[in-house]
Order: sequence, then C-alpha cells, then structure tokens
Amino acid sequence: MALTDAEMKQAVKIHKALGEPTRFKIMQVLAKQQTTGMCCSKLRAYIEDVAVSTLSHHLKQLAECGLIDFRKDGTYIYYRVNSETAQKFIPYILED
Amino acid sequence: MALTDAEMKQAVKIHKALGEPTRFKIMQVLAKQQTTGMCCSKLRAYIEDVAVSTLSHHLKQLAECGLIDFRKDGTYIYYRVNSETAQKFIPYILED
DNA sequence: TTTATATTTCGATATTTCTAAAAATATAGC
DNA sequence: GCTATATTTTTAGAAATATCGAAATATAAA
Repeated sequence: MALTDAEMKQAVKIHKALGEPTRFKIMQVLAKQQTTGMCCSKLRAYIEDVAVSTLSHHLKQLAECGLIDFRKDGTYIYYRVNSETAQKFIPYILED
Repeated sequence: MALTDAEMKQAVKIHKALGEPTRFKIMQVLAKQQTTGMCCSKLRAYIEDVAVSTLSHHLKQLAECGLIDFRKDGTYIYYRVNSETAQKFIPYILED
C-alpha cells in the first residue's frame, strides 16, 4: 500500500475513533445495515445506555475520519458505513 | 469473520493503541523490520523526540494488545510486529 | 564488586477525551 | 405562525491518557 502522509493521518484518526467501545459498537451495528443506513434515534436502540447528544458526538467523529457517510431526509439523518474506507483500513468489520 | 466477544475487546484495544501518532509510527517502523526486530533504543532513532520512558510505555501498550512481540537478549529487548494479529486486524500496515 | 548500558516503573503534571444536560437548529405538519 | 420531533452544538465536570525525569531493575563487562 505505502500510505501517503494524509492517509497516515487519516489512519490514526480512524483508529482513535474505533478505540472507544461505543463507537466500535456503532460501526458494528452500521456494518450490518449497509444498504439502508440508520438514523441516530434508531441506532440508539442498539447501543447500551447513552445520551442522544453523546451518540451525536460519536457519529460526528466517525464521519470526520471518513468511516461513515450520512444523508438527510426530512428531520432524519441516515448514517451508513463508508465501505471504501472500511475496506481499506478495517476490512474485518465488513465480513459477515 | 464474526468476532467473538474477546476478539471485539482486543480489537478496541488495538485501535486505541494505534490511535496515537507515536504508537502508530512505532508500528510502521517495526513493520519494515519484520524479521530481526528492533530494540527500544534503536527504535528511538526513528521516532520524533520522545523520552525513552515514554517509548517504553508505548511499547508495553502495543505488546498488551498483541500487536507486537518481544524477545530478550542480554540487556536488549527486541520488538517486532506480531504478524498474525496485524494480518487479522490491520493488514494494510504489512503491505509494502 | 564496581561500572556502564538498556529498559521499566514510579510520581507528578498537563492535556485530551467522554459524557450528559441544556440550549440551539432544522424540518414537518397543523 | 405554533408545536412536535430529530439532531447538533455548547458548556462543564470527571475520568483517562501522554509525557517526562528520577529512581529502580537487569544484565554484561571490566
């Protein structure tokens, strides 16, 4: 591969993001809903007790490092795994 | 893959370890010295200004999550990447 | 046994991160 | 316009982490 400087910085951010149990769990849940995506409040049902605001912070961090994408639809925002980034840096999370 | 509970915990630890620039750099340096391994003081020459004690802490953390192994030889301790763990969780770091 | 070198552990401090409540923003429907 | 719902941003405190220097440990060599 031979990472560029930018890719190395992204890699560190990605690992930092995944190095926290709640965010790791979020990624696992989203990895199973690849196609449709999932909104913040629905995601919350899958995650152990955590405030919505906290969840929002985590989602922001996952989005900032490129691990997830989102699309707005009315008042909802649907989040889903960015499979290109995931495939590149953490392929194991996409495997069944 | 379908990670076991223990593997998920290890994965979080691994990502936390790599989510810090100095430790990420250490892994990159060690990934190039696969066969021989490298001792703490030699490693230091490759890493930006950091105290030996700090380097030691980082190496301990990388070893605890299974990313690196070490072998003692006199007063030296040679560290090297655990390629099985690396291949499983962060294969990209082993490529070229 | 003394000296030198390599590494780790301890203790203290500075910084970062996580978390949640409250306030703010955005959109939809009435 | 007002109300309700979904989400984000702000703020602040608590907990975790990174860092270093000094002391401790381990081994080798003189």
